[in-house]
Amino acid sequence: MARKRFDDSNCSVARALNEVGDWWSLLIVLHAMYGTRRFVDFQQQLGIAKNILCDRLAKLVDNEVLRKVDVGEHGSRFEYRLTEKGRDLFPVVVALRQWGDKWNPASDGQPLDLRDRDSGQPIQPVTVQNTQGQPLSIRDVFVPSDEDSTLDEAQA
Amino acid sequence: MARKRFDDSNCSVARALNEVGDWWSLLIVLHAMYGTRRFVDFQQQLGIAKNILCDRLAKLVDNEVLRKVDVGEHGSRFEYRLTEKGRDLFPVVVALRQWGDKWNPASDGQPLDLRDRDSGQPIQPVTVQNTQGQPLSIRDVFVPSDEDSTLDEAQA
DNA sequence: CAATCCGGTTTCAAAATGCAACCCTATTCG
DNA sequence: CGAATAGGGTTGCATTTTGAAACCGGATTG
Repeated sequence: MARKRFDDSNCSVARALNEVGDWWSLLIVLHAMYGTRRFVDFQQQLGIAKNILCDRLAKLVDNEVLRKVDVGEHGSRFEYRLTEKGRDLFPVVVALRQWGDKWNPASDGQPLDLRDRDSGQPIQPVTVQNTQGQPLSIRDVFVPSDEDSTLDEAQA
Repeated sequence: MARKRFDDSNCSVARALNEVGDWWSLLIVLHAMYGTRRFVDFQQQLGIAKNILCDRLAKLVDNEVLRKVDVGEHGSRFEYRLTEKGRDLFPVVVALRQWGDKWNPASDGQPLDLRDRDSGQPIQPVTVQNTQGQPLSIRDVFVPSDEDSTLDEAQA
């Protein structure tokens, strides 16, 4: 049977995963953030099949994560550019990348080194924070009102 | 052909997606963060097929995102609990949830309301920050070393 | 005017998914 | 005691998705 869809789920994580939750979409967004814009460049950098890339790009355009721009320079050439919605995935991608670097470091790899353009200093780990800017773990938060959904549990 | 795997990719986002990048795994982690621990509860809350749930739980255990605990209370009963690695996905899940709330709000929906247990105040939006704690957009950062300031390398 | 690039679409075999049915153990109910 | 039920799976099978490679058609280069 078909993969389940979550378009109408009342869970926003499910709805988000419906748009960027498959194997390729978030990698496409990542590469778009790294500057890739052309079909062939996505294809070569990701090693993705062309039909799948077509499908994913179309869905990302449908979902307004990317914009397809006809750069009519010479013939039918297009660029896929991030929209504001797509750019807004930046914290998600960075958080995921930092998680990957921390828990599955590349054998030969250097971790992500993103730097603040102004100061030249590395960025900080992405965290959930309270109003004072203090990092919060899952045990430090709760969901109001709904009696039991206390996001703690899961002891070591 | 088989879905591509990224175990050995030099991109940590790809490696991360290899572990939690399919349709169900991150939702399982999310529900684990909300306190779900039992097979039947995951199954009912997610509406996932039992064989798929079995497979995903096993993979998450293999990848040390979850731990399978025999709570021998009465018969063979198990609990799947988040490990520290799993709990460390908290910023990813919250960032994704905030993105979903912002760009695909539920028709009837209230957005995520997570609160600091100490202060009772809502948490802040998850952002990428510089050392001063100032939020950075994708345009405010660069990757050092590789000449081009527009973040281009790190292919999957 | 042939070769190449770009951006696709088509074809087809090999997974992955979903549903239902079945299994085994243990507990509860009548 | 026997039957029904719950938890945690496994197995079979039909439907989708995926991936690789072939093909396509316009534009540009050589």
